[in-house]
Amino acid sequence: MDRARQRLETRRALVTEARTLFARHGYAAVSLAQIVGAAAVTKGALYHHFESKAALFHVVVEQVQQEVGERVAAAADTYDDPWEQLVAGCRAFLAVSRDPEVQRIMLVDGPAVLGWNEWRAMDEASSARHLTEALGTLIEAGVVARQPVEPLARLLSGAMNEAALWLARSTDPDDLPAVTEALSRMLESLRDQR
Amino acid sequence: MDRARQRLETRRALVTEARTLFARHGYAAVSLAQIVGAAAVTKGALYHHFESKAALFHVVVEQVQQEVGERVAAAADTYDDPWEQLVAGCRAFLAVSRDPEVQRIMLVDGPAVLGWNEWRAMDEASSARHLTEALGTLIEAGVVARQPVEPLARLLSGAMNEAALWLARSTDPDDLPAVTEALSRMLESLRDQR
DNA sequence: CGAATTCACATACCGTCGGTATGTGAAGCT
DNA sequence: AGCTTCACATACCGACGGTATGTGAATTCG
Repeated sequence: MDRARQRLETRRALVTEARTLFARHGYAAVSLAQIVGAAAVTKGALYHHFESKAALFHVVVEQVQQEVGERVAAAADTYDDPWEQLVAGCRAFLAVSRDPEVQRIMLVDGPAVLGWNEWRAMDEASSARHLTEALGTLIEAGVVARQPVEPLARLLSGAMNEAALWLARSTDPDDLPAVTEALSRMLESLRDQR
Repeated sequence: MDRARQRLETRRALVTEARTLFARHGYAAVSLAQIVGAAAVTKGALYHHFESKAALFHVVVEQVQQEVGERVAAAADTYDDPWEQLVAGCRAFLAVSRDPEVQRIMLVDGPAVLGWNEWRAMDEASSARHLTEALGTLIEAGVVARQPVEPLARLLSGAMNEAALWLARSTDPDDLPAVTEALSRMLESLRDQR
């Protein structure tokens, strides 16, 4: 059997199984023994591919964030108007982030395990970047009042992260439209009323 | 020496030292040996007062959140007008939450260690409750457009949490006024424009 | 006022965890 | 064919969270 192929296959199995377990039980509650057991390899294999448990988790977070970023971008790209792209992107983020798997890994354990600085850098590299860019475009076009982009993007990003966590726990089916409505109101208020 | 008094003193020392260490190094990086060493007691004492490491952390989080809640309420209470109370409370929260000690314990490790549900309940019991109440009052008074309070409070709470984390890392001194400005704009847009 | 009891810890120990050092056998190269 | 590489497997370690038991001073009771 081809060696390079086998290597990739082992690595893929480790990341996939780790992702499932981390999502289900949380980072701290998952042992390396469980992960290598699920991936049908040994701890030696894991440490041949990753230098620590946190490094493996880092790769998992990267994968989740990239997927979220892609789905947000895809939703935005179905529109041509920059404003509609922003709204669609925000709603897509809210929808994707309701997935409990995404939540635990990306929003809860991510910052605590990797440190907020590192987590933030990864967030910026994936989904948050789209938000910043979209807002910048809208400000340039005069649709949104001229103001520093970074703080605004941070506020909105935090609002949506929290909203997603809250939504996933909510039992009332009316909560989703209610949040969407509140978010839309918030976005709408950004439009320059000159 | 009085026994009850000694008991309280030991417990207080454990909570205080644990808080300092958790804030400085994060929950996972602090061992019970370090905590009991700093408090000048033994592990037996710790487990006589708390049933687990997480239970001790829970008490620490409770303490931090209560302090934050009190300071937010105090800032709001310097005003009579409900709207000004809201704005003052939000700004106070932003100021208090910039403290790295508050951040790591309350915003980063809290949800990951205790679980988001439990963390959320504690948050609601302390500072978030004030936000919800203030918004409710304003809606009742017709200052803010009539809408479900919960989603709105969640969005604002998340926005401020994230902003505080971002601010604490920022090096640019202009970032604080920039965020305050963006937040004010966001709050202002809530006012009913009928 | 002394014996009995309670209680606030201290001591000693355990299983499990993340991490490491070393062994091994098949695949690739010469 | 034989040497080398490399992708793991095996065996082991110190440290950690947690527990079971011991102990001595403070309190209670007859």
